[in-house]
Amino acid sequence: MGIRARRTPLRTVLARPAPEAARGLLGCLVTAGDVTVRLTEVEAYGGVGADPASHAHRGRTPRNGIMFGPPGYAYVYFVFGMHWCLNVVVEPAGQAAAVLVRAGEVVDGLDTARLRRGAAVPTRDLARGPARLTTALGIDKSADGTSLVDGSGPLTLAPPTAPVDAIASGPRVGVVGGADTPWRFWLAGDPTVSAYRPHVARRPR
DNA sequence: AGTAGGATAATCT
DNA sequence: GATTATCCTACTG
Repeated sequence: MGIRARRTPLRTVLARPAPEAARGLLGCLVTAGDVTVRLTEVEAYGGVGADPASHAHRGRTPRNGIMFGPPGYAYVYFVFGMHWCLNVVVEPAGQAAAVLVRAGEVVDGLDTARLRRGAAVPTRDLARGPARLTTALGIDKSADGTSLVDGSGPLTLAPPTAPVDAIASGPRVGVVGGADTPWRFWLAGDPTVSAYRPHVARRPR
């Protein structure tokens, strides 16, 4: 037997339609400094006018501009006044699509990840959630717009080191529009996949 | 175990 | 001024 390497180059996978690119990202490794995370949960987001849940749905803005460029770049945004989320830009340049990285397993740099997340945090929870993952990796605004595939930025994306088994899918977390689109993908049975929480509308105060 | 509410600020209308 | 691709704490059972 032996490990079968991915036959398709990563860049080719990322250029595919968002849901396919999302599947291809599962099992991939993201490295920042001495911390490496194996991706176990992602969500696909489509382009202008195609996906009401996407930041690009209403067109280009200063924030989402990177989504309109070539695949393999990081789209990092700040949400809820305190959290950073990491996306990988996918589909060819001109098509504004991205894949939100929602969770992963810390496979290297456990000590650093625990320092950032807190000593009391269980190992499986270190990167179990979009903002938890960016915290574990030390990702913030400085990673926005950098390449994950050419070695020029703080982040590095690498293909899976082992075959990826069963992939499950379902509705995305925390979105209002497009709530019925099953564009959330995760490794079936993996303990580091985040708990699904349906969106709850909050009333004005 | 499950859920409700608050924190907190960039972004866009 | 409203909204938000979340997380943590506190509370109920």
